[in-house]
Order: sequence, then structure tokens, then C-alpha cells
Amino acid sequence: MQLKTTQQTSIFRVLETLNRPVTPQELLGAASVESPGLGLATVYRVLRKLVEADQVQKIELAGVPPHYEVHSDKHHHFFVCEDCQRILEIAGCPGGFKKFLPEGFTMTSHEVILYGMCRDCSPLTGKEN
Amino acid sequence: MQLKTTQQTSIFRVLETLNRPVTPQELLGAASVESPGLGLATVYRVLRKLVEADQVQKIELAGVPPHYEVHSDKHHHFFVCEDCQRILEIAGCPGGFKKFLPEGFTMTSHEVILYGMCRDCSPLTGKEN
DNA sequence: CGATAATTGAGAATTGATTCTCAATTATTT
DNA sequence: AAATAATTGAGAATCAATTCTCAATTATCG
Repeated sequence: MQLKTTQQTSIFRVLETLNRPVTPQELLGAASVESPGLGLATVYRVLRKLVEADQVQKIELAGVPPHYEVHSDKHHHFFVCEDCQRILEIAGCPGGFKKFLPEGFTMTSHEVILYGMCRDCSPLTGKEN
Repeated sequence: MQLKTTQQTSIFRVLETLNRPVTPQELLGAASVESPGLGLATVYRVLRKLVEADQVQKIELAGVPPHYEVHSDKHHHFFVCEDCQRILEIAGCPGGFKKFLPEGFTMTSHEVILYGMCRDCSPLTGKEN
């Protein structure tokens, strides 16, 4: 997908800058700085096109609304902060999941989600300390 | 939560019998055999109570609607069949996820989801062969 | 038994995420 | 610049999951 307008460019640039999964609302807020008056419908329109073009991935994890992030080819998983709800990419993976499959099952992919508190929200390392 | 009525009993019994995560619709269908005329609202009402009482767990996984199953204390994960959309519990877990956490993060739990084809849907072992 | 409380089913209403509609604005073509 | 095409923002509409409303049914209690 080629970005033609100010709005489209802002949306994609913000996605690249934040470099983590964000909600459409978050994206609207951040991209509105560059593109005042930006509408949520446009954010969704652009996201849809970007997802179709495989430049952006929609991340759906339990307990949090859908997030979007610039598509990465590296195998990775996610961390969800139970306090601020922020999602972060986690590099690395223990692997070796196939041995847990029952007989006759085939596995095409897997997902690992870690839940806890991010640095900013952890009581001992957070900003407030 | 103590089960008082026919409807409540059927709903819980079916959950126990099926012994896997099911959708409220599936549950309605199955419990309607014992309780003809059962309504979806009642299924949701009873599920909500059971979840509050921690007797049932709501399972939310990407790509499939929410499922409910009898609460199990054993640590386990899930397999999602990409063909029939059925969810199955997987016993066992590789563990050792904490080493993937960034500095200063704390982990309280994790989730592993395997995607693929279940026995019934796998081309070489399915019913149709 | 008669009164009161609880539960139920049906369908309307709500919620959150997303898409659609449409008039206005902006870009592109000629 | 005129005509045509594309994009946008706002709010309405949709969609799926779930909850609410309310009258009818069922259960419980004195």
C-alpha cells in the first residue's frame, strides 16, 4: 500500500515510531498531533488497508482490545501489562510445543502470552519510586 | 453457587459432561435436550454466576468466540483447531518463560495457544479416511 | 393456601469494535 | 480551470457477545 495523503502518512509514521502494538484510539490520539482533526474512521480505513497489504498486523489477545503494530517477520510473542494494559513484544521463544500435541493432531503455529507488570507499573521499579 | 433449578442443573451437567471449552450457543443446544425451551439468556445468566463462583472459567482466545469450561486447577493450555474451531485443553507446558522478560518486568501468569488441526480434521487421520 | 420472592424465556437494549453513508474537501486528469 | 476520481470526518449503522426488561411461571414461606 502506498501512502498518499497526510493522514495516511501520519498514521503509518506513528505506528513505526511507537513500535509496539497500539489500539486504534491510541493511534488516533498520537496521529492527531500531526494531522489535526483526524477521524477514527480514517484510522480504521488505513489500518485495514495496511493489514491487507501485510504491512501491519492485528494483534488480538485475551482481555485487551485489538491492537495493531507494524508487521515484523521475526518470531516473537507478547507481554500484557495487567496494570496499564500495554502490550509489548517479547523476543525469543522456548519452542518444543509439538510434543504436547495429542496423537493425530497437527500444529501450524503457536502463541505465547506473558501476563504481569511492566517496568513502569512494577512497584519497585516504577516511575513513582 | 448452588444449583436450584432444572435449567441450572442441566447447564452445569452438560458443561461437566462435555469437559471442554464450549460456546454459550453450543451449551444451549446440548442443555436443551434435558431442558426443552431453555433460553440463551438463562445460559448466560447461569454462566455468569458460575464464573463469579469460580466454578467455571471463561476462555478467550484470538480468532474464536469466548468459550466456557468447568474450572480446572491443573495448569494447562489450549489447542485451537483452525478447521472446526474446537478448543481442546492441552496438558503440560514447557515452562521457563521468565527468562524472556525484559529487565524490571514481573510475570504473574502465561498462556500458550497451539493452532492447527485436530484429529478429526487432519486429512490423514480424519473420519473421512 | 395465599403472598412474596426467585427464576425463566423472548426479545429489546447495550456495549465495544468496526464499517458504512454521504456530503464536503482534496487530488488528479485533461 | 472544469470534470472526474479519491479521500476524509462525522455520525449512523452493523455485528457479535452479552445484559436487561418484563410479563409469565415456579418455588418458598408463613
